[in-house]
Amino acid sequence: MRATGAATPGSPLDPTASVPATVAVGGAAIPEATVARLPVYLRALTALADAGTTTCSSEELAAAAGVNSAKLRKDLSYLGSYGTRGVGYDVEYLRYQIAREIGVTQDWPVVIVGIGNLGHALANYSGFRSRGFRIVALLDAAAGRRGEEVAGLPIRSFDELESVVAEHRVAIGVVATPAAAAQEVCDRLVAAGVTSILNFAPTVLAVPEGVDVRKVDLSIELQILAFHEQRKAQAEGGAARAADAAEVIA
Amino acid sequence: MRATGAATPGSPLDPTASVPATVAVGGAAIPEATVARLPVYLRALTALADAGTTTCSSEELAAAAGVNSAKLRKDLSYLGSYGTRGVGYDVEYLRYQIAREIGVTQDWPVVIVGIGNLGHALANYSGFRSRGFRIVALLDAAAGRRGEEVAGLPIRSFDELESVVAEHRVAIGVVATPAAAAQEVCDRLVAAGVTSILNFAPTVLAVPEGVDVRKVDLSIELQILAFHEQRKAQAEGGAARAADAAEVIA
DNA sequence: ACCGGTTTGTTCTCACGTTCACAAACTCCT
DNA sequence: AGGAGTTTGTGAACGTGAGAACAAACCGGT
Repeated sequence: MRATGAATPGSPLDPTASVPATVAVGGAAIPEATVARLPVYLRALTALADAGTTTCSSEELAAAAGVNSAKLRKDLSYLGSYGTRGVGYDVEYLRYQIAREIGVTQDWPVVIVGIGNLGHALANYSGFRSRGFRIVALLDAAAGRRGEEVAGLPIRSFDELESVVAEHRVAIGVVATPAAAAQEVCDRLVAAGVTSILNFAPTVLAVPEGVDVRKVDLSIELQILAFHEQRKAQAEGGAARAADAAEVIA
Repeated sequence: MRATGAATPGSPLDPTASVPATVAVGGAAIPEATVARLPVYLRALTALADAGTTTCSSEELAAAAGVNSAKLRKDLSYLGSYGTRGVGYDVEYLRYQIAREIGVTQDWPVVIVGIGNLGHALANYSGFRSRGFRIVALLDAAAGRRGEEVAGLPIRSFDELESVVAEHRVAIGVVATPAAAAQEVCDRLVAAGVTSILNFAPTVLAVPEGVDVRKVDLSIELQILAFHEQRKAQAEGGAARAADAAEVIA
């Protein structure tokens, strides 16, 4: 099993995952941590372009993306030399280069499996379509919701998975089922030819070599916040009442 | 601004973020990467307990959590010596210890701001309550939805934010608004006393020192998958057609 | 009581990621 | 044309995380 790490991380890096470190094939090797930040830069550039900015420095862009400017420059240097010394970056040009590198200049067909509350929200999320992703089918096991329209698409039977994937050449699947069903759904997605999976179910998915899995886990994120929150509270009531020093960097 | 990093990752590490590396105060320092994995272990242990398992080895638990066993043991060693050599870990005991370390043995009141499709799904997500988080209020700016009940809670005016936070001593806020409103909502949450924010809006939030922000960004996750998918496709059609070697570790 | 088998906790090494600092290169002004 | 100022791209140092390997410790049987 391989999983795209991020510390992400990362998420932040992806907490669980054996990280392949760098990704290379035709082009140069791009560190996984950099890959995870490229979409952030892309979004920041789009915002700048919408605001009418035509040129920006690494300092400005870094501020908009919430990262260190040196890190930004190093990240961009993996893609090539798209800036001009003494001037900065052309917003539109850099935006296109990053979009091309990520692959969002083309159209990615996506299937969503599991149309509960979350699947419903995902189907309606406008951020997908505007960023190169096109939802081609909504699948659900429950016969009750069959045929119901969500975001302009009918909910279809899970049995149609194979035909949908084949017809639209779907490479990316989204799993939004309950945890109990996730592994089985995942297996069938992989068997049908899907090679990238975005998993919202609170489970660790096992997949064969060559298939990428990324996990989005809402309660884990909250638990990480709770951990830090507890530490803050301990520091507050702790022996020294050390003002604002909720954390000590060791 | 400080943000809980996570190589992540996870995003995996959180892609954007200056990482504080380790967290310490009263107890020992715990690496940020370890903190991000603790909830995963907790979930795996709960699954084992539900299956009737009373004892497990680091190998078994690591498999259930999808990590290397050496990494698991090292992670657990930061919390203390809760295992028995030659035997393994007592599932229930370890589960409690991790839960206590994370802070989910206590109850965390949470407010959700922005009750659109996503906020709706979050309000209905059962995984929160079962893991020590209690949603105390749903807030939305739109007057139209005022009073409507979602998951047993009425949608209240955003103006009630301050009183709700004060009354329930809320430390954690969830932002599920459109991107344009996110920063303003964030500012008011912080001003009201919230010190941890889970952000679903596709924006970088600026917060003062001492406030933690974690970001969950759906389209970024898809873009990372698209990047790898594109690389796979390039490898496929590339010069050597190098079988399954979609990635070359440099 | 002792010995073999098992599993944890920890040390050590290596690779990755971040940041600093600076040379190269470009623009603008004189 | 030349120089001052600015900004990129990159080399090097540092800190963190991952994984292998091993010693310490525990159990059970004889």
